[in-house]
Amino acid sequence: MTAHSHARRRRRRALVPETRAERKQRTREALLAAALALSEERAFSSLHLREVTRVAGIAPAGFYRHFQNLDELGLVLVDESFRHLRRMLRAARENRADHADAIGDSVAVLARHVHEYPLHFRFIARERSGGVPVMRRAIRSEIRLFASELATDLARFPVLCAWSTEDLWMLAALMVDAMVATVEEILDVPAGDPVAEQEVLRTAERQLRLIVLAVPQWRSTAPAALADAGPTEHEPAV
Amino acid sequence: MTAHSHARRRRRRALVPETRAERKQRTREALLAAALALSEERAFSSLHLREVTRVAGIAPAGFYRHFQNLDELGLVLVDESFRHLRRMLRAARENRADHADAIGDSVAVLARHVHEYPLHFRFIARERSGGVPVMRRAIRSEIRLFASELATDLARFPVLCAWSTEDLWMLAALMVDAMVATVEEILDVPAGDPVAEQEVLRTAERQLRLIVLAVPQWRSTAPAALADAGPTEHEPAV
DNA sequence: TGTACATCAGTGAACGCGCGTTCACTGATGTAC
DNA sequence: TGTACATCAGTGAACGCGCGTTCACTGATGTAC
Repeated sequence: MTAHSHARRRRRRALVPETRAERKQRTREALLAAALALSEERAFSSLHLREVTRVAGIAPAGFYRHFQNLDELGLVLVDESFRHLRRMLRAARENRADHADAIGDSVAVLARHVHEYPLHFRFIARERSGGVPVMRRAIRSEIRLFASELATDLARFPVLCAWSTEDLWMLAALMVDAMVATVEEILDVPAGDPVAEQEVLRTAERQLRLIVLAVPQWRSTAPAALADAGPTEHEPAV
Repeated sequence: MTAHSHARRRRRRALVPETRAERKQRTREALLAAALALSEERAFSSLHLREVTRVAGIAPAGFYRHFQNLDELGLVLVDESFRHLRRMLRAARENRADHADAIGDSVAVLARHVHEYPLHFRFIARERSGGVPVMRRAIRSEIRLFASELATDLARFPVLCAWSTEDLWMLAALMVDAMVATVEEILDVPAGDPVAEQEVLRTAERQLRLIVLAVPQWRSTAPAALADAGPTEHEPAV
């Protein structure tokens, strides 16, 4: 009999279903969850180590078995939050293949994921501009990556495949900005007010539809090679 | 001789040009400036009272002659920052009357004011999503006020005067979101990199121009009374 | 004008407290034989 | 299988420190006459 199966049998007998490694992992997750919960109301940089361990239910000294300091934990939270965000984008992209209403579906997917992981989204929204420089930079580079992926996706549409890289970027950044603003508004809706939230989502959808309406107008008469002067002549008198 | 002119003459004689009230005001401003400077790198909620008084150059106890606590000081900073923002909007609005290129001028005015008061803009950008709830709410309501003023301005343009209030709001919010994102990007440009900043401003301008291009397309064939279903038929296949 | 008194912005010492970090420890889990 | 030993996640006490707040104070500024 191997040591491994021996340990397994012993654990089953004693009704303690976790190995030491599993238990350590659970404590680590408790620390991450505690910090995430605490940074729902205040900036991450204002959290105290003892506060985090208190909520996680371990002694302060135990923290150091998992992280060197709070900043290290914070960067793990950034990674973890963006795993959820990336999963959301993948879902939105798969949806897009199935249906005609890409915009409506994307906004719905966004709302669903914000509700599924509110703390992660709140954390990113907060620390995106509020965090210490290292965290802010980590978040911003992830968001820029999103915009760049969206630009690649957009390039596949017939109306857009002739656009320059710079124009695609500009368009993708505008859409991402609108979605970031929407996430923050969803998070600000008072809990349990589905009417206000529907309002927010409806506005987001209409904003995206408005942007899309401009796409065929952009440089439509100016050949790409001469387009540097911009589309001034198509502008209404605003 | 009045007591007032007496004090003035005495001050002039002793080369101490400040009354007690003026000196107090200066200290108050030093406290505000210290807190503003400290919250450039970290969240306001992570500042310490002693830290602020240290930078301001007074004893910790002196703080209480001016504010009850740091939160009160923070709300004054919000007010002060928005005074600058409102001044900017007024400047942008006056410019608009003079020139044809409203978009280019507005973006230029924005950039100029961000450079004039970088700490105030940074403070608002940070605390807009990162602050404690009371501060966040104060900032968001100010920004909503801006969007509403912009909507009123937009309503004066001939292409827009037939739009519903809701549509004007949606358009104004989209523009404000894009400008908020632009401010954050300007603040993130490494100091003294005018090329990178020009890039940011150029993108912002093009985004606004793109949005404006969509305006005549929006509901152009659907009468306002029947327009609730939205502009689906005008959408390109994106 | 000068004098006597009032005001009050800012001081400096003191307080109790919770902080981050260290350390030797405990005892359950895991390993070797 | 049982036994003897190793590992190491988490503990609890201790540390020095800076925190926010209080208080009686000081002395320049302001006021009354």
